[in-house]
Amino acid sequence: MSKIQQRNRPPTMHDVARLAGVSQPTVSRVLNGNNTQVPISDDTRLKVQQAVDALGYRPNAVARSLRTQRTQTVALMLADISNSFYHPIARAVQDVARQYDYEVLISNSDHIYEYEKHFCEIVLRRGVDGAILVPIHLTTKELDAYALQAHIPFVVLGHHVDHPNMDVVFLDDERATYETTQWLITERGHYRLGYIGVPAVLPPGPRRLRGFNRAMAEANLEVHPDHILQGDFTLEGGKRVAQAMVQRGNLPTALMVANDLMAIGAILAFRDAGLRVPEDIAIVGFDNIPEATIVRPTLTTIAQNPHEMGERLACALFERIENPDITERRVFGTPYELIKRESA
Amino acid sequence: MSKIQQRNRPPTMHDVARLAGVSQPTVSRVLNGNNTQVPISDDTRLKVQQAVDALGYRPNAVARSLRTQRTQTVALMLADISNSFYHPIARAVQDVARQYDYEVLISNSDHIYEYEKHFCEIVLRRGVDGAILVPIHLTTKELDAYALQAHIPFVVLGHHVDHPNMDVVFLDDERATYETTQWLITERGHYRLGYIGVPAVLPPGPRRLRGFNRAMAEANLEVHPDHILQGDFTLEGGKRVAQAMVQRGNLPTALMVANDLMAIGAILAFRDAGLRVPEDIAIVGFDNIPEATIVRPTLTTIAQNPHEMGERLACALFERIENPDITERRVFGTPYELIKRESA
DNA sequence: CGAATACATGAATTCGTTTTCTGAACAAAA
DNA sequence: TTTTGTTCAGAAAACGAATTCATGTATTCG
Repeated sequence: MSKIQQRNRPPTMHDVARLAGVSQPTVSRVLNGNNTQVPISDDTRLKVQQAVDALGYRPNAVARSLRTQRTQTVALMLADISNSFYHPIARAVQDVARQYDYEVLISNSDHIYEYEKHFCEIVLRRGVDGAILVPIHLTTKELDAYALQAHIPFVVLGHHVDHPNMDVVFLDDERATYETTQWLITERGHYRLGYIGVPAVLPPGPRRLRGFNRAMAEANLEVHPDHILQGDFTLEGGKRVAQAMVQRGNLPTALMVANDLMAIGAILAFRDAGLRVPEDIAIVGFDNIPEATIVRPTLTTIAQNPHEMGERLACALFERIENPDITERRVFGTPYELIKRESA
Repeated sequence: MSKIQQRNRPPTMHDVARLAGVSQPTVSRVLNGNNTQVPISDDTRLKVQQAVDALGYRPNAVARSLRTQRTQTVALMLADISNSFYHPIARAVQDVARQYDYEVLISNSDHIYEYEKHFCEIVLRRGVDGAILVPIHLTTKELDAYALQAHIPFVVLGHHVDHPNMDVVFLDDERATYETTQWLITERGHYRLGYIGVPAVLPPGPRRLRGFNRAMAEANLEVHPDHILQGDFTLEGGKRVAQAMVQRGNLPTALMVANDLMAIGAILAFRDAGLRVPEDIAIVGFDNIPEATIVRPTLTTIAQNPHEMGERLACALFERIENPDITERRVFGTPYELIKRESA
């Protein structure tokens, strides 16, 4: 009644064991080194190795995971991997993961609440060993609840520091915008400043605007209502807003734009309208995407170094995975840097 | 001897069953709809549902995978997710995967042979349900061997069409380069053309150069040795090569560049050197990355629509996953499009 | 020489599901 | 009343590894 190659499923440890003339646990022990304290004779070790090679055996990660309760997988949720801000994060996370011999499951939330929740559900069901997320809609409470249920470390990149049970890399863009606006005022001598923001429903929107307003208020400068505008995130959006400004006249002498894509759109639109940047209007972006060095004039912008953020996120995560009883919660500020180029 | 909440592990089906006063398989049947032909009474169905809700039960995907031999996961290997050509592919694959309720494991090969092999090993060990790869070094033979062992569909994006057991999306960049060179010659009247290539060790290198050479030969045009140059993939590399050309003098009137990043670098360098593009030198790139619309003059380039490729790859893969006995192998050509902008 | 100690291995259990395979209860047909 | 179906649900066996427990040999010690 010997089952001869039932189907042609991949070989299992039993197959290896049978060929080597040993028992299945012995094979397991040989393959996992002697992490268990049981010694193995060189003789069997050799026989097993030969059988493994002969059959081309590969351990089944699913079975192993079921038994060990570890998947050697981390999950990463970001808004959109094809966005210049996010893919360096993904890349960095993958690089760190490779060092730890982990695989990375990546999911795009597209700023959609349901997708963010869905991601957490997946994290729970699949038993990944850790998760990195860039949540927009998930509340602190929800996140915390998921992290507690999952019994695994969560690390977030975000605008809140008050997640009770997880490390966070804190995006302090309010401060960055504040200080950069100050710089435009005190170092560059601008006093009629404008601002193009992103939709207020997303955290970066109000935060960056707040930084701008605070700097203006502290300098006792008034902001003309015409000079506070809102775009979407796109280059086209930036163009449209800028064209509308030109149409209406009454331009500011400096313009803070809440992301580079719109800033570049604005530059292109202003130049097409015959204005000189930065002489007629100075422009500062936010993000320092690669395109910023390509547009002419090159874009002065606030750089956040997403690759470094990704590294921070991943390192924090793996530290916790390796050492699950780290108790104190960590908050990493994200250093920003004003990259001074030609546009301001 | 009732185990009361042993640790606080997440609840299992047994826990749900106990609470609902039914057996564990019954819970399974309720949760999986009646895909099995066993009917369930509304009464038990309700009891189970309540128990599930009360415990916040979530099925354990690992255990399910072990039993069903499916992981609801596909793996994607590309060279570098933070490269403008690749991330739209990743994005497209993820989008299609979401429709099928699959997760995506993404890995960067960085054009490194060991990483490509490692990826295939991972695919085998983790029992993913399908794999999409953009191999550079893996030979047809190796790939085919892996696919056979894995018993799952492989789909590749690449320069060969001769993979016996898998669908392939074929990058016919030789033809694209050939036809575009023809266009420069016949439509634009250039006869002194140059070429900046990528390292020949990678498949696109020789293929694209071959297309260029073929078009030149067929037009009976000679290529001056000074006009065939090689860069790396980077913007800086493009700059350097262009600067060297300027230094040496004897410029061609049109320049085919094997990727956009280098083409953009070349444009920037030529303009910095006081040359007019396209009047003094016309430039055509390859890839149509977003930056191509931002540089001035905007870049004429060969567009390959990576997002669409990603969709093709993913759709082909999922068709096979859903229908494992598709026998005929499919080859999809990738349509290319010459995006005529200002630089040529 | 008997007992204690390594040393090396196999048997049995477990991880949490899905999927047979059985069987009980009850209704409808003979 | 007996037979034949239906309708439901539990018992048991996978899936492929890791791990605990038990056991059988050599080896060493008193």
